[in-house]
Amino acid sequence: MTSSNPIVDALDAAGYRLTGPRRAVADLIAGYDGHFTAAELEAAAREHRVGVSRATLFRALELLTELHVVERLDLPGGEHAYVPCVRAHHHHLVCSRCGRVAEVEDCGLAEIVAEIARRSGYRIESHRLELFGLCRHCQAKAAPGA
Amino acid sequence: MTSSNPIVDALDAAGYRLTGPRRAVADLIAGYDGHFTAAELEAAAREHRVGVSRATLFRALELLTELHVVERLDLPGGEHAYVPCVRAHHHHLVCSRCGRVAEVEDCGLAEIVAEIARRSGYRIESHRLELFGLCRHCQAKAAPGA
DNA sequence: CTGACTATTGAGACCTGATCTCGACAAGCA
DNA sequence: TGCTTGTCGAGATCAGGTCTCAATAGTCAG
Ligand SMILES: [Zn+2]
Ligand SMILES: [Zn+2]
Ligand SMILES: [Zn+2]
Ligand SMILES: [Zn+2]
Repeated sequence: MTSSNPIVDALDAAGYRLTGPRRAVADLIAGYDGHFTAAELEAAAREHRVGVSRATLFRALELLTELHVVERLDLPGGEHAYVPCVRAHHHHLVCSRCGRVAEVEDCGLAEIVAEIARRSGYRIESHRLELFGLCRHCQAKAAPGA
Repeated sequence: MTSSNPIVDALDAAGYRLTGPRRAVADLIAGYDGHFTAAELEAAAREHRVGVSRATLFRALELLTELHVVERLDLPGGEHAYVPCVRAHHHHLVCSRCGRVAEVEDCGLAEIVAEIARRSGYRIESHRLELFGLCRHCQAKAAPGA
């Protein structure tokens, strides 16, 4: 298989060069279905013997964030994490135990935002909703007897 | 006037010592009605000739955040800012030009969150909604001819 | 009011996360 | 194949924040 990595595709479509480090980072990221930190990604790169310098890794994250194939999360504790992502506007539901992330569409939030704009007089340009909780799997593990 | 600073009151009510540095930080924070960064607060302290070390300043911010009289915001650009705050659960509407912050109550969000929980199977424990836009004042300045 | 007890402070080392600089390198194209 | 120029790596540097530990100062019992 010639990778068929959507992250690589996005890079290509946007006209960026498909370099070794970028492919490596894209492949590593595609392997996550929860969030990951820059440090974890760095460790994973080292473990897989792919040479990616710190600077390049952050450059790749920045680039992918601009292309909306990765998004940066602010966890409740204040840490930053990244999440592989679809391009459309949506929000994230993060399991605070295992880090698994579910994508959530707006489902009615837009109306609320409009109402807030009306009441406050602000012109609202963007919003961010982050939800934290326990995924089904972690609920089961957390309350085995209940 | 004996200050009557609600931040100081909160500290007192929670049983913390009312020290000089803490009062100074509380007074500085009470002076903001928009958000401020730790660096700005540090500069303000220096300017007002109140001696508060960096460590103490951050310790105070942490403490006040725990007491819910200050909240930490994650701005779209990734910077962290702090906002003087009321204790009840609510969200922030931030002017991306002048930094002015309006408090927004849930107004229907709880239902949406419940719906998301139902669909996803996650048990949602907390959420964070941040809204960014232009306040009325900055709208006027931004589009004077329109 | 005084002294003691302990929370709090300050100075500075340190840490993590991220950005910048700049010469070397290589992807993409003719 | 050979250029052109985008990208890379190494390491300095920065920002935001935490930690250590001896010194200081609230608070309160006496
Ligand atoms: Zn997403
Ligand atoms: Zn989970
Ligand atoms: Zn608030
Ligand atoms: Zn404004």
